[in-house]
Amino acid sequence: MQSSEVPEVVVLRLPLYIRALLQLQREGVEVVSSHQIGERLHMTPAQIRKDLSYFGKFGKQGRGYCLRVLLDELRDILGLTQDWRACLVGVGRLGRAIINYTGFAPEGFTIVAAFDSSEDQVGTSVGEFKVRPMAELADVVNNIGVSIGIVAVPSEQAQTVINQLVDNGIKGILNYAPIAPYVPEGIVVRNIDPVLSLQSMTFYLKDK
Amino acid sequence: MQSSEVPEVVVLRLPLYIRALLQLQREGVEVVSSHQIGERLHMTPAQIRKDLSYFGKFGKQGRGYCLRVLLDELRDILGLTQDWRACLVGVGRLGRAIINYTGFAPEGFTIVAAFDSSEDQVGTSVGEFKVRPMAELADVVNNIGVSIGIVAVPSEQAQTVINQLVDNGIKGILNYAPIAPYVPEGIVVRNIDPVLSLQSMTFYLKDK
DNA sequence: CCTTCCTTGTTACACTATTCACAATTGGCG
DNA sequence: CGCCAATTGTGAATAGTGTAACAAGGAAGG
Repeated sequence: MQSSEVPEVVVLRLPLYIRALLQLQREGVEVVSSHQIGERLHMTPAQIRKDLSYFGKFGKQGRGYCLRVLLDELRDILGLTQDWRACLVGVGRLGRAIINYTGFAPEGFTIVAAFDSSEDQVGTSVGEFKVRPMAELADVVNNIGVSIGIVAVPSEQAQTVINQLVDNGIKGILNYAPIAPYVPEGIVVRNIDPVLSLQSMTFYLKDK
Repeated sequence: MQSSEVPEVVVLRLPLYIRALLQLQREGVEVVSSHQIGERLHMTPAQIRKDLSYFGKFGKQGRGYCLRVLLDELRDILGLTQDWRACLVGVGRLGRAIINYTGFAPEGFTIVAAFDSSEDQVGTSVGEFKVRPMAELADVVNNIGVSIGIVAVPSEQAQTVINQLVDNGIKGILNYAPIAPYVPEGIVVRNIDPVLSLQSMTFYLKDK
């Protein structure tokens, strides 16, 4: 269970396994094989077993995995047994869409505050939130206990905002701005960037 | 320039190089070294040179790359010298946000039609679009020439929608639904899934 | 023109990741 | 109770990626 010993690619795949298991659970499956999981995710059974083997032995030979147990183990490994609080920075069009996005809450991620660096936005209401000035970031992080920052500001401001978040104790950044952010060791960044996805897609589409 | 010979990881990085070059261009740089690019993207110069070497020789020893030339080459390699038309399927909250997203157009990606499989949505207006029924997909693909489908429907419908898109000649899928889609050989899929990103992030945040 | 300093393109190497293959078990069934 | 079919966990083999190092070439300045 030591982060440093488990390859990051493996960690990136664990949430997929959870997804597949939830799907199978809804279908009434109780015992599941690596083959079944692999089918759902279009991966080889060997890879799934190998990935799981980094964390322990969860299955029974000849039988497979007890779905319920494996699911709980995976959630535990990923730290998904607790709820995670996040704050949003940037309440423009994208930020508003993120606040209204209903996909986070069911998975245990809650947005608890919204910030913006522009004077015009501060004080306005977005959803159930009153938009706060960046100056209140420290308060919120310390009093409410927020560990994740969601960045939805224009690219020119993104690095500055990320620095502020990190300086105030935020440990994880979900970045929607089209930049390659710099963060100090120990801070985790995930970038969401559909344009990048499209730009690499066209390489394969072009001469057809 | 053969897709099959170039590793996908390399293709995935090319758009990052374009980004960095654009940034440097705005700062007035005309000649650029792999070291400079690497600095922006937090990558080693060696990796950048190696990646570029899959496609040709674009630099001058002792000097670096002519920014303008390299940028054009990269755009050409990725097929970004043409405009790409996409259609959106699913005009719920997420779909509406995608339609209003201003980040696609400047990069040459245009949404030209919006579809929805639910009767209630068809015929309503979203932005400048009249929402169409799925039945009109073939028409639009053939007449307007759309090669990319953006999927923003609930996860239960996503695979069905993707099948329909593929059957009607769509070659690339930008999928926002939280599933692992199946597509036939030759179809390119990119998934956008912030929840997955968060779920793998917490592995590193948990015991702190 | 020569020297010095850069920087590329590339080859060789080290490291990482995936797949394969199989021994060890397990459950079910006759 | 013993056999058969299934499936895990894993060590070894293969494939893929990233890094380092350097020869070759160019620019700049005296």
